[in-house]
Amino acid sequence: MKNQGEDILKNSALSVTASRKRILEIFLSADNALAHQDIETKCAEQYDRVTIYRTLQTFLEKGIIHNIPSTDNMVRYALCNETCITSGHHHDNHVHFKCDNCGKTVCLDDVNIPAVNLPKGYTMKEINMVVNGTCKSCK
Amino acid sequence: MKNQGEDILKNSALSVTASRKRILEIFLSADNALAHQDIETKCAEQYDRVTIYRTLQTFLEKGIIHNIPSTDNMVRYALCNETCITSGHHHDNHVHFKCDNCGKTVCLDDVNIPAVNLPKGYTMKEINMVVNGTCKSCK
DNA sequence: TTAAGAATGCAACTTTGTTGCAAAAGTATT
DNA sequence: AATACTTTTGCAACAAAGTTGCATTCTTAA
Repeated sequence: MKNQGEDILKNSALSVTASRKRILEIFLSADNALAHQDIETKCAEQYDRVTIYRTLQTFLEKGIIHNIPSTDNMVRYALCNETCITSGHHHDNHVHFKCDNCGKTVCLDDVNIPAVNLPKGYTMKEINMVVNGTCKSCK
Repeated sequence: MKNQGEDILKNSALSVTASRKRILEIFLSADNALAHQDIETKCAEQYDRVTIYRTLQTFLEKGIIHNIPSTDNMVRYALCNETCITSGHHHDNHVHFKCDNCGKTVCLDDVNIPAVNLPKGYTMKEINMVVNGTCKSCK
């Protein structure tokens, strides 16, 4: 594969543009989830802020990335792995971990979210789990 | 108890002020979690926006309320129940539910977050679980 | 009642997110 | 490879959200 980003775009039926390729590159080379701001600092001189907002929105809709909730008003995004992407309907059912020390948020791809029993009358569609603590690099 | 809000403030060693009492009242009479904005619309004419920010911050620090992560850049807050408040170190280990239909976020006080095994090297301090779907009023 | 400390309101500001529209780039077709 | 069509981008202007410093007001405890 000479350009992984381009493949991802084509698989999602998106036109291949410089900014989209660049943003995918940033995700591909990141080892943690990224907030809008992280991406902006990495390419604000090349691409407009508005373009970044719209690109992230598009990637979300196409299931290329998923978002990770947080209590700090900084929604973060991470690339979906193959399972997420190929399965038409997107659902990532792995646990996310945010390190209180280094601040990085990562996908724990191997840790599945355990089942929960909801009270009568509630129907589950999506489930999200975020753990805080100390990551293996900071312990 | 003639004024529950006042009691809460005294128990947390906070001075009793009109705005704090009012904001607590709003939480006490709400049946769902509230975002900053929700509170602002309910009392912006009485109290300054900045006061609301600072009050929520204070309540969080004292463990009077806890915050609920989200993917929509709207962190919501809910009153802690007795267990949360009395146990010096705050940790709420119940599941939160956000209804895709009515938009309300509620604490499922009776549903405990199940245990998860983290990979080697990770230490857990807090855990958060948010389920999306349809609530019992909207089914 | 008063002095000390804490909380509030205001103003000014920064950051974050949104929208409409014209220009530029990408795609498909011939 | 040139074209016509569609999509994406950048810009400008705005709206909303959040922060900070400081003077004034309110709480508390003696």
